Amino acid sequence: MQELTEDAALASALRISVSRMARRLRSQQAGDALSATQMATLSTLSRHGPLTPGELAAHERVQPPSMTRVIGVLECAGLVTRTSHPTDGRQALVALTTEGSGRLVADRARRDAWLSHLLDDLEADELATLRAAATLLDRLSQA
Amino acid sequence: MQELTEDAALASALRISVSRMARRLRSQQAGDALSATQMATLSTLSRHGPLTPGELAAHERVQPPSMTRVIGVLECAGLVTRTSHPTDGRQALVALTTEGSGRLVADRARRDAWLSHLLDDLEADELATLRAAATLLDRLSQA
DNA sequence: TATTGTTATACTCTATAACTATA
DNA sequence: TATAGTTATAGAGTATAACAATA
Repeated sequence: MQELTEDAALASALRISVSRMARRLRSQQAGDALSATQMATLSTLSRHGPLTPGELAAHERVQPPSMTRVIGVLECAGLVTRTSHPTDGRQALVALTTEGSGRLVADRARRDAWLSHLLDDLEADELATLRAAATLLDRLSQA
Repeated sequence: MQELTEDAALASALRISVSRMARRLRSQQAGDALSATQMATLSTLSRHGPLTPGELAAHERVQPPSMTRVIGVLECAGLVTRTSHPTDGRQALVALTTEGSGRLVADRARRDAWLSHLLDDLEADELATLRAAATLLDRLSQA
């Protein structure tokens, strides 16, 4: 009973904290930066290697037509390539280009600068907490 | 040098995780639910009492025409009222209705419930990590 | 027939520019 | 004139429905 109450309180606190931080992070976005989904897509390709549009859509939790558009923008910008799947003609393989990889690094550095600066003031154990929390939030997001 | 690199990596990972979780939380206000700015506007009115459209626009960091639309939607839904300003005919006063106040409470409860349900599956030490992280995120957001 | 991806279309949210009413 | 708010219009992002190609 007590535990349930504490869970509910944590849920409320965590929701407010995460939402507020996300708002702050969004406000740090500069003009020519890529959108959140575009960045996340490049990031996913960087971590997983070439993926199909369907896999990317599932991973970023958008509908396939939305991912088609994202890929189109990234392809026009020369940040990804779209090649035919070796064994299944219906599918395609989206891969990061060298330019895409560079853009990812540069864009991240710019957008992370604000948060990174804040992290400088934290203690080692606090950084460890945030590192673990990031992993947990990822797991919860995929549930 | 190594520490700097790790901090930058954590900043990036944390930004992505927090943004993704915020997106998931937003997606829980399904169907008839209000948008983030609509909710934030109700919340601001709840905390500050009646405000003018200009004050609301400044507080939510949107342009005046955007706030005009938000207020229009909320007024049509019966969640706020728009009355003429007592001393300045150019201005208006937007106030929360009883129904708007109830909606605010109900929406918060629903989103808390979704996250709370997810937290049920976590271990005690993981909950402790999230509890500590929420506090840290609040501190970072205020910096 | 089922699956993968795309095209066509529409909706939401936000912005800038132009306009109205009041100070 | 200057200010508060609205209307008109446009752009970004995402969704559903319909379609094409392949398994």
